Amino acid sequence: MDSAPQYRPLYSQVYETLVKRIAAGEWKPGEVLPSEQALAVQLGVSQGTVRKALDALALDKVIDRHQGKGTYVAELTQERSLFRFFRLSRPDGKRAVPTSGDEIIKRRRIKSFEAKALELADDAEVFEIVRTRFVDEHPIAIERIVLPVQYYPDLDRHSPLPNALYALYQREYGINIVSTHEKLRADIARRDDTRRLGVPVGTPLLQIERVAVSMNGKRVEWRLSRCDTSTLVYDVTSS
Amino acid sequence: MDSAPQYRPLYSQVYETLVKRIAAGEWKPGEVLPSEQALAVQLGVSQGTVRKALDALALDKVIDRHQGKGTYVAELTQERSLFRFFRLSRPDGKRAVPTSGDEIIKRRRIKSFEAKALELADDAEVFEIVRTRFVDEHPIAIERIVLPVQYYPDLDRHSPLPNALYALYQREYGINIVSTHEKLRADIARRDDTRRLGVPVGTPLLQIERVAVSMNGKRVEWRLSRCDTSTLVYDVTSS
DNA sequence: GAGTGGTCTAGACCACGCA
DNA sequence: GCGTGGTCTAGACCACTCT
Repeated sequence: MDSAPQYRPLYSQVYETLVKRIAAGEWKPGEVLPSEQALAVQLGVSQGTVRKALDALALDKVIDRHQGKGTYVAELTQERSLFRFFRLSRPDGKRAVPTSGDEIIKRRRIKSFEAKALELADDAEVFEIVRTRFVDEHPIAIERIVLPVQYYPDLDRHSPLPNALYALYQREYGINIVSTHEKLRADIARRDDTRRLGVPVGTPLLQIERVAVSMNGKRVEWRLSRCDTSTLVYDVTSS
Repeated sequence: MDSAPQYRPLYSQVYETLVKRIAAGEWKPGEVLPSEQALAVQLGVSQGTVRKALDALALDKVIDRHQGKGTYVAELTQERSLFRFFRLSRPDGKRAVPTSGDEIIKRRRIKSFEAKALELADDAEVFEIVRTRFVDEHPIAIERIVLPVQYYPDLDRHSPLPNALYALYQREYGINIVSTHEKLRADIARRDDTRRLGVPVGTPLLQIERVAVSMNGKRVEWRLSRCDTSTLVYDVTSS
């Protein structure tokens, strides 16, 4: 007989309970959670068990812990985490902070490859955003972003969209991006690239296809970025 | 007055002690460490403190822990970690396993930009390895690897080098690569690329500049890879 | 069954932030 | 000085592996 996992540590059940309660809005981003001791009493487990769950949540960047102050629900609106998934930086390693412009938002039916990437039905509706990204006033990337209407109703009302979309998702739709999966390849600029990026046809571009996953495990964004890497590089640090 | 860190948790001192002893070869890759209890007695701390240090070491992939068996020094020779830092995969997500060929090893003086990247003196000696990388018999990347002679004496004696260099570093030189920092950009194939990769001049290539860091924090490898991403993509998953 | 790592508890004390 | 998270300890029991 095929068997189920069966055994679940207590702290991992606490973890899940807290994720659900945060996702449900019981504590909003930036708000402070009850103390370890209070949670322990409330949940009927020891403080050590709560601590282990909170440690795991902090590792997953769902919460921020500060000795002497308390435990806070992570907000993506903080400078350091705002562009957590923006990996383009200057060759010397200094972080580049992007701005946006020339935004176009359309509502249309999903394309089949997008539906596959987002694990959605073939007849879903999506918003498609196309915008140019700038660093130091120079255009460095074109982004095409696809967002399921079902997750982001009335998104077009927020146009022009803010620079940091993930903070918007969190604030307006309660969607917390916790991880991304990207596929990179090199390509060359075509005519539609050259208009927005101001580079000649044939310029090498770094193309990044990204799927973003929310706290509850759903794929909530697909985006394709085409970047001019003549002045910026894409940084990957891994261990 | 400017102050030093001052306070160091016990478990972090245990962590460092264990790293040093592993690096010194007291326990070799694949060997089992003493039990938590034994280490606790030996180091004069409680089992919980040893556990916290071991948990951190496991997170940093220095050791592998197996319930019921014991704690083992990580070996990079295991399939799953062998190509831990090789991120090219097929578009469907299946991992690609590379092979190597056409290797050339030279010994020369370090170039100044390499010395800067590796934090070495300008007059250091290095080995330069150039090789072609294949997936499914197709050439997909050119690698130029620079290794300081001081860390890898007589490296050329091991020619032809094995497919998985990091396992060689570990086995022959006691150097454990624990993290890498990479800078990616798009470029265009030049004549010397076309010969090894069999692509026409002008083909877009993904260029990856990597610095690898060993367990003791030293930069022990610099490499430049130029990859044909027409059939493979570079994968980045982050959270 | 013996031995290992994994979980859970309870309690003490420490470092930090803030009022 | 109080409350918070962070460290450290000691001990019990559980799940897993191997003999």
